[in-house]
Amino acid sequence: MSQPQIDSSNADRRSQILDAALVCFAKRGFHQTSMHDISGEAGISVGLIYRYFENKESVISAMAARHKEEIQQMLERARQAPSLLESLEILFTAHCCEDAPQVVSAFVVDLYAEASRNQQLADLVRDVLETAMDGVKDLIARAPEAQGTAHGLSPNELAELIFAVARGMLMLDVLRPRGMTAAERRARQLEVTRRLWGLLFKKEGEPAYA
Amino acid sequence: MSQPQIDSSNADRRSQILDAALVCFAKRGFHQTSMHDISGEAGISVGLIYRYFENKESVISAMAARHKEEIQQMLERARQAPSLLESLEILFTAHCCEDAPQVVSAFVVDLYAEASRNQQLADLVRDVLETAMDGVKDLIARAPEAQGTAHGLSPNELAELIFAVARGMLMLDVLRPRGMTAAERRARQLEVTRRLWGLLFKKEGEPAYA
DNA sequence: TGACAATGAATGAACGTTCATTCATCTTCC
DNA sequence: GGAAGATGAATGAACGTTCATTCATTGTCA
Repeated sequence: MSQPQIDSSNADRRSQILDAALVCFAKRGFHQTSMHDISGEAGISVGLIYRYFENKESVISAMAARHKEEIQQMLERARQAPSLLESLEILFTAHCCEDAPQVVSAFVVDLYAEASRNQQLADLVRDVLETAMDGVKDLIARAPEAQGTAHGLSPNELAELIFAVARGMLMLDVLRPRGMTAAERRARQLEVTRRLWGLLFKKEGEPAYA
Repeated sequence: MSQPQIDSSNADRRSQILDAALVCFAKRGFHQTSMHDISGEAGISVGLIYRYFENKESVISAMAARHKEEIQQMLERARQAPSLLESLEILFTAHCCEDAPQVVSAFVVDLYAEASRNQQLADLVRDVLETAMDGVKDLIARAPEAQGTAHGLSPNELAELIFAVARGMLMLDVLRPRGMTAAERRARQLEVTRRLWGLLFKKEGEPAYA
């Protein structure tokens, strides 16, 4: 009972709290972040968090839900890209935000770690993944570049490979030196993206080096 | 001061404690696992853990170190496999241990999550990764199957792709339904392994479906 | 308009609990 | 006897959560 409502008047405060939580979670992880850490980062009192979220668990859930929305927006951008390669580039560099490199990667890896113990979270993450994969499958099915280049692989099989590489690169991102800039991370991601694209979609007749 | 020594008399107890810690960590994660949880799982007292490990942090480090050894053993097995495909199959199914499916995956994802905040751990994980990649690069360079099939990609670039897919599949494993058996997980892994192998190493002349 | 009442967002000290760590004590084995 | 192995109650710090209290804002009425 008494779960705080989400309406437009609440939305700003909730966002403010979630923004702060993202920074803290990326810095310390879910369970090493205290509610005092979040309130400090957000510049508000501890008690106020409980006016907007039932408990710490529901802050984590809300972060996951917001992540879902962000993935959907990223997918929309990918859909509007003029070529399949550019769609993939968006998919592979979505987490390289300029202001806070590594924050998103660290959060997502933590999210998967948490999902391995929290069924509800696992369902949400799986749902996000399936939605995103459906979107990419569709992109592949419609892309003229992908016609006759798929090595006998279905759009589904191709999407599975693409997402495996994307997740794997995200995991690698958390190991990168702390000083590495967003631009450098982006460059590494693009390199692998193009390599994968060449492998999956380049016409067989084309030369290996072009 | 007073860091417990590691010698043969200690080794068994240490292993016992680490075995218990692995189960607990996979079940609850590093920071939700208490020292009492570990002692309970190991069937010993709390205090005894501190005879063999300086503190909780060093239990985590020791687990990471043991993970490094296990990866090296896996690599050795992969090296002895009769074909490149079989080497990759070993690489991709190493975590599918019969007795405790998902335990290893959950632990490794947690390890990466932790590495994103712990520089020392990140260095160790990066080192493991580089060693393993060097091994696979070498396997590729020596494999007759890989000659003339690499699509212009170097062994290093191929290894990067292979490890990205492997990490990505490991991440996916933690999302799989809890009831999924080790055999089923293994089957999914093998499916992707063969798909990737076909993509990277199958002769261009060969038919897509074989 | 101005005095007063009502509201509810915001605060932060306090509470009960959990946890990592310590250490006095007991057991084992030579 | 005594050295090393093992125990688990005790400790104190840190945590999530609660709630009495404050106070700027809004509504009411003469």
